[in-house]
Amino acid sequence: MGASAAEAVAALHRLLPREFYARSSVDVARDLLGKILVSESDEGPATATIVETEAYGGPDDLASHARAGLTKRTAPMFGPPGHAYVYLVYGMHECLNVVTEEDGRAGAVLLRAGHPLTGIDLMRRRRARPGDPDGRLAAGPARLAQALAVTRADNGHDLTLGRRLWVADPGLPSAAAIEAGPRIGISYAGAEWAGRPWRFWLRGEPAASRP
DNA sequence: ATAGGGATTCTC
DNA sequence: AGAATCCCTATT
Repeated sequence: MGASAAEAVAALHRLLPREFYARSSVDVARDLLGKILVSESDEGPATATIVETEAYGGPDDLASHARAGLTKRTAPMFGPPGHAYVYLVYGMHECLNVVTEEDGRAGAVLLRAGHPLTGIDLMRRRRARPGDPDGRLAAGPARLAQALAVTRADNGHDLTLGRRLWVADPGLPSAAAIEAGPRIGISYAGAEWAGRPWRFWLRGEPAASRP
């Protein structure tokens, strides 16, 4: 194995510590851009650079699942940071969040898009959509989860363990500029909350949403 | 017990 | 623009 390949493997084990997640959702959402989402499954490993995120707050955020307070579904959002919160939306799509904020305070970041790095053949097999360019195999929150084989079975999983599913720091700062805009699909929350620029993405990234 | 609706994606 | 499709949450 060459030096650069060895470095790439080492980077996958540079785990983000729990303190990274124990901050405001907006800060975590912004700082997750350029980090690497790693998944290991029976089919093999797959990785993608996180290129689009959305921040969600607690009961005061009318766009957040936590707006109803602590319920069975949203319990992970109120739990310790650095865990996964996976939910089913529209009866068919699963979406992956990372839990933020201190234990007891609700918050999460929805991972909306990834740029495939490795395991691209796996992602293509999972999505099975002919004509998709490699760069868009993990475009969209439901497609990102599917490409990395994330399901509700991963709900509550500790992302700081470095097994099955975690986030790694590539070590190098992302070259791309960060852009911000309103969150998607939350018009029910009213203008004040729907208008907040809590969606972040890397400029020019082909996998980012184009609303 | 039941009704209303959704942090999406694909097709027409 | 409209469908697909399950489960959460609130209400009766």
